[in-house]
Amino acid sequence: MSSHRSLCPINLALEIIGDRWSLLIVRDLAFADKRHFRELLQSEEGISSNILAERLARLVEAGILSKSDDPTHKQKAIYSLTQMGIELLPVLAQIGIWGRKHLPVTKESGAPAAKLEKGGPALWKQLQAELGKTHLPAGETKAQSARRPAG
Amino acid sequence: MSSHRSLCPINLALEIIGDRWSLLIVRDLAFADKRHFRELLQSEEGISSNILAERLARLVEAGILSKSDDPTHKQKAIYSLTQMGIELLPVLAQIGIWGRKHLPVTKESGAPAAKLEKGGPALWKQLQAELGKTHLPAGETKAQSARRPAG
DNA sequence: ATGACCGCTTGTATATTGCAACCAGTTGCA
DNA sequence: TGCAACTGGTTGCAATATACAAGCGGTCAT
Repeated sequence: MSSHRSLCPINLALEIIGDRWSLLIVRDLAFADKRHFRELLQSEEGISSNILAERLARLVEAGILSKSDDPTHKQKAIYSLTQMGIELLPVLAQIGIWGRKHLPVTKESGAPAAKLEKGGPALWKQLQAELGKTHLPAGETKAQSARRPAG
Repeated sequence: MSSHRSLCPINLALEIIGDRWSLLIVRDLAFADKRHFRELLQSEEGISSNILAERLARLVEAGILSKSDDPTHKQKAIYSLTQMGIELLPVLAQIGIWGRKHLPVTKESGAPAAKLEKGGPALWKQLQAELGKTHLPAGETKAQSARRPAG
């Protein structure tokens, strides 16, 4: 996918995460603490294994996730959010807030989104910092924001 | 679309806007002031007419857009954002901010997103208020909307 | 050694998308 | 009146993506 439909940042983002599964995978990594293939396969929405495999590969290639070996099991892979992935949290939050407000969400299913709305950006940053600790290689913090206004 | 994969607000939202075109249509309505089919067809990304037609119908049915007659032309339809659609602006903003930061955006193509980031939620609310004036039926504000007083 | 578990892959059927051509009605202009 | 340009879409077809179920070689604890 090296040719883009346009260079609009919204379009470029949608070319990666513009489907019905990618953000749910990020959600499960960020909020449900799922790190293994078989865990992610148990998503509430019932993703198929081939779709999950393809999306994980895509998200890794895009730089949103990273894949590493689990030292306790030679066949297990650990999927982690990268800094780029962690920074999708405000996107997830706004989508959740919008969905809770306008779509047929039950009280329980909307509770996490309600929390995100009440806490606001301050809470999001706090959550991002925690995700950094559990997902990023030791030593890397969210401080290193490398801008890339390339052309 | 009456059966949902889950009641998670993020999932419910993605069932509607989780594709590569829907949010671009909302973007063009919100930022490029495109209101007619043929205008939207000229999107920078080159959407096909059948896809555009299907998405417009879907977004109208979902309550994100509304469709009305253009008094100046019997065949023209005017597409407008509803309050629900206007409230997608923070979602668009966060996606744009994320895309500008992490994807190969040029300085020009990233300028609107940069503005949205710099202005922050205060700017978004201001933009939403302006969209309300041009897209919502007269009298309806961003607060709870009742039916128009009289015709 | 054996059965559960690991991240996938492989069919196969169906749904979605992309592309180009086309349509009937409307409008402005001559 | 005639006609070209324009209106919001449809239609047919090929390519691609998705869903579902089954299976695969290897690993691990017992």
